This record gives sequence, C-alpha cells and structure tokens, in this order.
Amino acid sequence: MLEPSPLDERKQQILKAVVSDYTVTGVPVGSQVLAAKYFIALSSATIRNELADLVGTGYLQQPHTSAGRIPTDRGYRYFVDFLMETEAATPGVRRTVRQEFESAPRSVDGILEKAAMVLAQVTENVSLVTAPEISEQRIKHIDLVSLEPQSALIILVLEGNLIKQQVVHLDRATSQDDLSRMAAMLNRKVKGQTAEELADRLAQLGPDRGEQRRIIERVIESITTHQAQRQTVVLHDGVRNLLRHPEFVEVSRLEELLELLEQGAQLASILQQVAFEKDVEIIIGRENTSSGLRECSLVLTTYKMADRVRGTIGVIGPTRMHYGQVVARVRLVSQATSEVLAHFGN
Amino acid sequence: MLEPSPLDERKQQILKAVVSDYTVTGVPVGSQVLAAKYFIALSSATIRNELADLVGTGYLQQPHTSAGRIPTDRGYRYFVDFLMETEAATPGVRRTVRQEFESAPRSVDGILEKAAMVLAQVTENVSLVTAPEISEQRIKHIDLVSLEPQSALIILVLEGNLIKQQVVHLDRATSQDDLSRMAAMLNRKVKGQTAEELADRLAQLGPDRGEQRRIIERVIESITTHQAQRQTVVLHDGVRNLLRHPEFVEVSRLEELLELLEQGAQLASILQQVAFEKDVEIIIGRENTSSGLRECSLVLTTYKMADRVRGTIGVIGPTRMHYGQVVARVRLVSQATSEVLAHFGN
DNA sequence: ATTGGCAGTCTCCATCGGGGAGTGCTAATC
DNA sequence: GATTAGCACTCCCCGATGGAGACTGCCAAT
Repeated sequence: MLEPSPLDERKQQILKAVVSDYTVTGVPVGSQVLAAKYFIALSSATIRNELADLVGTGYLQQPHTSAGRIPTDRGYRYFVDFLMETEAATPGVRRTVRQEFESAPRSVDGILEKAAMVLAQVTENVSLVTAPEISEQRIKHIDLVSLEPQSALIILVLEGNLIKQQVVHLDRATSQDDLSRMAAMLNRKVKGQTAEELADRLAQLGPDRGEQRRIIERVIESITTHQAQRQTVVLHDGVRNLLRHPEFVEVSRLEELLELLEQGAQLASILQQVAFEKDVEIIIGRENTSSGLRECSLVLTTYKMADRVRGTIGVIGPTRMHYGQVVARVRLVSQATSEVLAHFGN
Repeated sequence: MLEPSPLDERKQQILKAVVSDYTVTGVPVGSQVLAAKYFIALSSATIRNELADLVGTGYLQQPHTSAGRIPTDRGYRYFVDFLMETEAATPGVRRTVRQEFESAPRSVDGILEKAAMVLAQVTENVSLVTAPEISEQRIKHIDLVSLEPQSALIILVLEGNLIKQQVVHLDRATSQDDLSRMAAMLNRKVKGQTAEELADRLAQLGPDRGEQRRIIERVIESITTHQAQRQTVVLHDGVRNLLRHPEFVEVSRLEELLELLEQGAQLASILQQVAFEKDVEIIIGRENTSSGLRECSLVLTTYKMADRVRGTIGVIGPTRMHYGQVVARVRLVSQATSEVLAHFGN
C-alpha cells in the first residue's frame, strides 16, 4: 500500500492477466500459470518478482504464504478503470433481451420487472432496478370515484401512464355526479402540471375553496409520497444465480446480502447516488459503505424514460466477476429498457 | 411401511415426543433422551422396542444404524393430523402483527405485501401470499383517458379499489371530451357488473356499436387477463430466514427452492388448490409434487376480502418445523389480513 | 411386557503425514 | 541492471487412522 504509482506496461499486463484468469477459474493465480498461459517470453521467476511488487503496492494479495495471487479491491479498481476491455454482447444475448422485452406487459412496472428478470438472466447475477423518479412528472388526467358518501378515490394518471390512487375524506356527502363534475373542472386546471407547479398555484390561491383545495393537496401529496415511496422500492431478481458462485457457500454472506435486498432502503440510497452523467458506474468490494457488500461489486447505470424520468439499473455480484462482460450486458439491457419505455412512455 | 395401523396410546405419545424434540433440537432423538425427558416411568430398552416398531410401520426413520430416530413424512403427517397442539400466539406476536398492519399502506397490494412481510417475520420462514382472485369482482367505475388521438387508456376501478389499466386502439381520432362522455355512458351501463355478466350482455348486444363494443371487450379482457396474471403472481418474503435453518447449509436445496419462488407459476398452481373450506392445510415433504419441495412443508390457509374475493396465504419451511406454532401464526396473520381487507375493501 | 446388560455399529473429530503447489531468496547469467 | 535457474521452505489439501461417544439390537432375567 505504498504509493499509487502508475504501473509500468508490464505490471499492467500482469495485473490484467491475474484478474482475467482469476475471474474465470476462481483459483489464486501462480507465477507458473502466468508464464505458461500469458507470458511465454518470461520465466516464472521474473513474474514472481513483479507479483511481489504488485502485492507490495496493494494491487494483489496472497490468501496464504504459498498460494498464488488474487486481486485486491484496488487491483480490481485499476483493472476496470484502465485495463478492462468490454466485450460486445453476443447475438444470442441480444436476441434473448429483445424477445423478453417483446413479451413484456405494456406498463411501466411490467417493463421494469422484465428488465430485472432479463438482466439477472444474462449476467447470472442479482439484478437491481429502481422505479423511475417522477418528481417532474406531469399530470395527464385526474378522476374522482365515490367510495362512500363522504370519501372518494382520487385516480391520477401521470405521464408514462403511471397511475396513482389516493383516498380522500370529504367534508360532506357528495354524489358521484358531483365528483365527476369536480373532476372535469380539475382536469382543466391541473392538466400538464407538475407537483411543484401545482403547489405554487395552490399557495397563490389563498385559503378558500375548501373541498377542491383539499383534493389538490391530496394530489400533490400523492405524487410526492409516491416519489418517496418509490425511492425505497428496488426490484431485484436472480438471487438463485448467486448460489452458483463459490464465494457464497459461506451462507452468512448470503444472509447479509438477502437482508439488504429484502429491506431495500439501504440499497435504494446507494442506487440513488449513481451519477446520471457517467456511462456505467462500478463499485467494488469495500468501496461500498454497507458491510454486507464487502465482498460484492455493483455494476450500475441509468435508464431513461420519455427523455426525462430516470431510474437506476444494474447488478450485484461477487467482486470476482467478469466485469467486461457484465458491463456490456448491463449497458445493453439499460438501453433496451430505455427504448421500450420511450416508445411506451407517452 | 406395513399397515397404517392406528397407533396405540403409548406409541402416539412416543411419536409426539420424537417430533417435538426433533423440531426443537434438530438432532435425531435417542431412546435415552426420550426416557429421561418424556417417559421417566419407562426404561430406555422399552422405548427402543417401541421405536423399532415405529420405524417398521414407517412413522420414524434412522439416519444410520446407531443414530436416534427422526420422523418420516408419514410421521409428521400423523403428528399434525392427530397429535399436534396448536399454541396460541403470544401477546408479543399479536402486537407485532397489529402494529405492522396499522402502518400498512391503504391499498390491496400494500396490505398483502405487509402480510407477507409480517408472516415471514413471525414464523421465521418464507411466506407466500397470492393476490386475490377477482373473477366475481364487480366494476365500480370506469374512465377513459386520451393518450394519442387514436388510442386511449381504460382505467377500471374494481371493488376493493383494485385499479386496472388497459390501452385500447380507436378506429378514429377521438377527443378527451368525447371519451369522457363515452365513459359516463359506460359507467351507467357497467357499474356493479362482473366480467361474466358483462360478457353475457355483450353477447346479447349483437355485433354493432363499434367503438363502445371494442371498449367493453377490452374491459372484459382486462379483468380476465388480470385474473390470469394474478394467479401466477405470488408474493413472498423472508428467504433470509431459511438460511438460519441447518437443513439449508446444503446450498443445492436452497437453489431449487429459490427457482420455484422466483418463477412463481408452479407455486401458484399449488396454492390455488388450497381448499377454502378447511381451516389450515399442511403439505409435508414428498406429499408435494414439486421435487424442489421434497424436504419442505407448506402451511397454508386462505384469506377473505369483502367476504367474497379470496386468496391463499401461508409459509414454506423445512419439514422440521414447529408446526403447532406456525399453524397458529399463519392463522393469526390470515385473520388479521382478512380484517384489514374487509375494512378497506369496499 | 419390561428391563438390565452388553457387544456391536456408525458418526464425529482430532491428529498425523505425504504430496503438491507456489513462494522467496541467492547466486549465476545475459 | 534485469533475468533466470535452482532450491529450501511454507502452507494447504486430503486421505488415513484411531479413539470417544452415542445408540442400537438382542438376549436373558424379572
């Protein structure tokens, strides 16, 4: 762990070879294997010297004295930043993705579920998908349905055909006919507005207009709570894939991870921090703040919806994963999701 | 496996003791332990004779020659049918359940998710909840929202405030005003009807009335596909609980089970067969048709909603589970769910 | 029918030791 | 100065070994 010195060409190649070999075999990589498979021009002794240096600078580690080397988190970081070659997704994978999306139900939720499913399938890891943020989502339609004499259901259709419902209590008994009239009036007023704009107008309106005001308040509340709630909802799929990875024979790791997945809130806050500017963001091992993710990596990117609403999509797997392939496939599924959503979303 | 002879009183008590002890300790139960803990009046030799009989008739088995006995599936079956005492849920558990439901969102889906969560928590197993069947669900309200000139969104509010959406393509461009008028008319016609009744009326109506007919067809389709789709959707929660059970250190079992849970269809068909008449239904080990459930038991019951719509709720866990306790808690959560849904559902 | 006694069986676990893989170091070589 | 061959050394892995312990089944006595 001395200096983060820029590695010379040969050390880079050796680091790359170690990562590549280790991600495939899962076995610590020794100097002889490296010499035989990747560096025929060099002797194993030379490679041993280089390996020792890489251990010294913190890019590699030894599980025990007489074992081969495996990458540290730092080694993986260097690999993904400078050495990794992303592999274009194979035609087979592309076909799978396309077919799955074709059979997806035509609703935002359905498409996202499908995205989670297919991403888990093609990366053989656990997939993560956040629901889209809808803060700037515009109201498309509003409707009021009588439940009991003094309560009604607000139905809100947002852009992207997201539907929200909310129960509102009424001051006095109101018939469905009256509610329908009120809905028609509201439609003229609120159509095309965002929650923020609506809140502004409400503030200007002053304190009168009891019933209608209450309903608009509920509409705003509905959108914002929807938003807050959505931010904690993370779809996932493919837990079964993890069991195939030898790093999870230790059941306690799996348990921590499952707890994260099933509660969701902590994961959601991680996923929200994914930058929209970047292409694909990779978080490796202990770079994660969650202790349950100590030995996991996340490969995340974002998807678009109607060019405005956005969410995060990606996978979580063992640090020892085939980054080049996973990155390509996450990107592929993200693009496919965005396309389907764009086509459907307004 | 000779005759299914009715066991005499003492054999019953011994079987009961073996099941009870084994479900707690997880260790095969020997004759000495039984004599010391449950049958002080008898010697271990006597118990050995009885145990040998119980093995002969297929209620118990020995993992190996010089080990204690564990129940067979048949032994568990006899236990739950004749010997089990259901334990009333403790005040602590009742409080947990009540509190969780109080904080549940006021929607059918939200309540069912909550039910799955709390059931997993109090039984320390995986919970299963099917969405309610809505075949006889009556239509409460219908609305049409213009998407593009020639397509519209049908919004359907069913009893229980279940909302369904469906996109319909229109023959000619139609304004939102026209759609609203059409919706108002439809509301008068279809309100309070079930999908079946609607289909009947449509058949009588004859082949004319193009646009409106198309929309009603879509409404029916929407309800029925919703139904079909819902039947394959099974909520579950608490997979992390399974990892605490020693029977799942063998990861392959877990993998089969996860596959069942994540795909859902097969489980759904099992859950649909749960009889509504019975109180609680228990399916033990190999009584399951799914091979992935060979070593699991299901404890299932149903919940009601608005006294008519019904779904299945229960848990899945290792055959070695504390049946008396689990049955009581499944029943408790089912009742609580029914209550919340009854209160909310119309 | 029940029981004490006892030999026999099988698991579990700790210990031991050889084989093997890989290293670090040193001295020789290019 | 970088590279390499050689070698002693370390450590894991794995199978063999051998009690200790837990139970059983059976037999003869009660």
